[in-house]
Amino acid sequence: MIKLLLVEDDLDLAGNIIDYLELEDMLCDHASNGVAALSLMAEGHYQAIVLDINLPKLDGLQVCARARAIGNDTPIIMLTARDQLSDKVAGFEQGADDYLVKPFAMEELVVRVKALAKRRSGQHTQLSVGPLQLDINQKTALYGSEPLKCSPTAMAILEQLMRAYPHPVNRQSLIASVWGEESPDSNSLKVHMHNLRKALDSVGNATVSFTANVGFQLDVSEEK
Amino acid sequence: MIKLLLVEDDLDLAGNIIDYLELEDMLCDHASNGVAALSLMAEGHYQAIVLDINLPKLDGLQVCARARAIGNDTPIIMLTARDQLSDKVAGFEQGADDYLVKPFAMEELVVRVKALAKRRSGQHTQLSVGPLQLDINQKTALYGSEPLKCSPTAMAILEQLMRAYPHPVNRQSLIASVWGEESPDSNSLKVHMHNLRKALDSVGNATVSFTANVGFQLDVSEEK
DNA sequence: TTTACCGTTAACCCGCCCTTAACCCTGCGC
DNA sequence: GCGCAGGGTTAAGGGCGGGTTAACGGTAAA
Repeated sequence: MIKLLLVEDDLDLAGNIIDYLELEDMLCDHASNGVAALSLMAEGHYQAIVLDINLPKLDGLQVCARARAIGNDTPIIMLTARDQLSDKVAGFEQGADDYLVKPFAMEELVVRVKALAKRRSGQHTQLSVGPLQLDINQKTALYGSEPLKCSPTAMAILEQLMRAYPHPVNRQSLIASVWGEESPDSNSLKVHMHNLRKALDSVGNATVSFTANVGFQLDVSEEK
Repeated sequence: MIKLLLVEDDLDLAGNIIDYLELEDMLCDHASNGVAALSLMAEGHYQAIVLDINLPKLDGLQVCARARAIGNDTPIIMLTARDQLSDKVAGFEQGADDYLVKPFAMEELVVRVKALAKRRSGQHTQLSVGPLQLDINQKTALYGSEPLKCSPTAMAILEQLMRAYPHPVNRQSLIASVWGEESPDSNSLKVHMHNLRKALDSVGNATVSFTANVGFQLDVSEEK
């Protein structure tokens, strides 16, 4: 769920944008002037900001500059009716990340917002297989809504299994992708695999099966 | 968001001023006599004070003098119906920063308040996360209305955590943004983090949690 | 000069996690 | 039936790193 701030003084347009973005599953706060925008930015933590340049009280360029000055580096998309190069330059100089000229297609706004929000949050770091979900950035795994308690190594193994799903991963490449060149001398994989299985057992019915001469494979039973 | 104190015994006028200032996105506390004004000044941390001279109990000049005497240097704008040079002089002698003669245009009050608040605090440097508030210029932190007693370094750490909220901050970038290039050789972060946590504990239920391989994260419980 | 505060450092505790080793169990070939 | 190979299981050891505390030195205010 992307959470963003729309700063737009044209209430009709703002309403349209909000409606559209909500269809795209984005949560949208709204400010209609620059001052309000700044205080919302200080409070809410947005993944992106859509900022009109023509605003009462404090125009978009100033808002942008002010935000950057106090260390807020949330991605900002500027909106304006003017298609002047100098405007674009000014916008980017104040620290904007993107620029959109009115009138624009809603689809384009959506695409750009998603691109920016994604870039900021470290791009697509969610893996999911059935009810299993893994966030690589936060190093957290979920089974449904239940957190999966397991060590970093176990999670690395799980990541490989989920990437390969539904195919098996052979032992060699599993070791290679978890440990790199330096694989431990002994039977670490066995132990970590055991821990991972215990963790999976305790939280739901996902298992790791082994087939000789083939490798390990993630199994997620169909019924929840 | 500018937070200021209005001291005015004429309730009609006070209401008008408050309404107008709120449109300008300023938060406005109100006192109708000098004694109340002084106790509010001692508690809340205002960025400016609008102070009528004619007040019951303690007149504006006395309030101003008293405030300065106890070391409060919040910018003060005096309001009065009299347009006498001697009054102005007296006001400035007591430590006022500006002077406005009734009747005045609301716009003028707004401009002057903003100018003073800005001069004093540099510019908008408020961070807030839930009940936590941090003024970077004044180097003060509040939990609700309770001041958070902590050292400059602890506050710098808190600032980073609040900027990142609700995301975690990894150890490296935390050290980098607090100390810059020259990080201390030893475990200063641990100690400062400890102090920050103690300070947060003593004042409300905000905590800093740590997750291995991820980093530190500010937690603010939902209920106030 | 004294006091208080602050940042740094060091020493120690403790928990988590990786590794290792020892042992169990199963399947397969001799 | 026996031995071996290889995965499965369990427990012990040790290291890394955060948490806690106290002491030291410097600096600014009283």
